[in-house]
Amino acid sequence: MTTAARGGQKTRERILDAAMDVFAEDGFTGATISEVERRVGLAAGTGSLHRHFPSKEALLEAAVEREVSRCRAETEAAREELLRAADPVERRKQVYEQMLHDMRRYDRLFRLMLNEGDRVPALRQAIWAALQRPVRSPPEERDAVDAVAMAALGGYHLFSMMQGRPFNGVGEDRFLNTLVESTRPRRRHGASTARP
Amino acid sequence: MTTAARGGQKTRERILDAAMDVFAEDGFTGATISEVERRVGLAAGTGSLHRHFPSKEALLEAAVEREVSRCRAETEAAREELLRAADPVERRKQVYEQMLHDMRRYDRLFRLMLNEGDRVPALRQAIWAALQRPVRSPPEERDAVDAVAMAALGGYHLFSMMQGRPFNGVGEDRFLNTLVESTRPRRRHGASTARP
DNA sequence: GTCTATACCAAGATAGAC
DNA sequence: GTCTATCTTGGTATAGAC
Repeated sequence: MTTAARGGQKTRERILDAAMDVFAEDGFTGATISEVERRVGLAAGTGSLHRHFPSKEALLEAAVEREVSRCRAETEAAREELLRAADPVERRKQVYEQMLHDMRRYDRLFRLMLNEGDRVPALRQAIWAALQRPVRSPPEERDAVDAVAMAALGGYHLFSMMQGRPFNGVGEDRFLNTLVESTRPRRRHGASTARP
Repeated sequence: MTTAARGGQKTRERILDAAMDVFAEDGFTGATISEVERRVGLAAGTGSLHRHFPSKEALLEAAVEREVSRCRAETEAAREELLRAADPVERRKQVYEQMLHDMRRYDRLFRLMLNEGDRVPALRQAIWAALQRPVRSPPEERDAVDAVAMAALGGYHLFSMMQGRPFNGVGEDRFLNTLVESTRPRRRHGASTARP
């Protein structure tokens, strides 16, 4: 059992974690290997990191791949729980809540997808698959309503991050309740229905 | 009238425009002055740009300031138009439409605010002020609904950019109609009202 | 107002000692 | 696995010729 088996993997993991942070903060071009080394505790400027990853591109790829795997596994696990809720309204709220928490938990992936989506082609597809809504309440023409809900959750997450507090002072629970209420099916009414 | 009065301003404007692109694409740390020079048609690597702006920070500041001024002027001009629409539902749709178009038109500011908001403190405040909803339909407790609408518009814009097509295939008009319909006040119903 | 030349520095990456 | 040393490249910035 070499030293690689002891601390080696551990350092690798710490590198990947720090790399996700730096890439998410500064983007690919803005991120520097030296900064990653610094955060991990390695001497910056030396090629210490290159013993683990041959290049900056390889580092990004590995960091993203690990994070996507985590994300996918976690969301799929939570998915089974969600399907148990019988009441459709309650279930929708739980689904929205779950999506919002996923976005928060995997904010680094989220931002990377936003800013570096072109650089890592597999990234977008993977994250969309992971974040995709697990259930569509009625299997009808609710796709526009679903889009509104998902967009609202994404916007709420990002805007809250930007403001450094719940977006416009509207807390998570109230936001979710309002969203659930807004996207609840309703009887037809006047001229303006959803589909023109 | 020196040469500065002829082509000088013009070059300056082109620099600011290219700078907005580069900053929005690569972030502040990732952006390079050389790249801006390249796009403007100046020799890259030489300090040609420094005759116009003393430093990278100054360049960012100037570019942002000009763009924010434009944004503010334009949105305020459109605001007066919006208030004319009498029908509250129609007016809300127009307001949403306007906000979505503002986000698109000033996407570079939008992304900069998203990623570099900490670096330019005045940036966030200025953009929020410009994008802020000009009318709140009933002056009551609709702030949660407003937050949902604004978040939905922001999310729709960003997600559409990410997917490179209307988000999840839902076109702008259908999205707006659905959003207007969703955020239309409705009579109280069962247990789950907006405010817990 | 733009270029050449240049100083200075930081980054990505490699080779090799420990 | 980590460090020292080193190479190469490219960026920020300044001084000065045209």
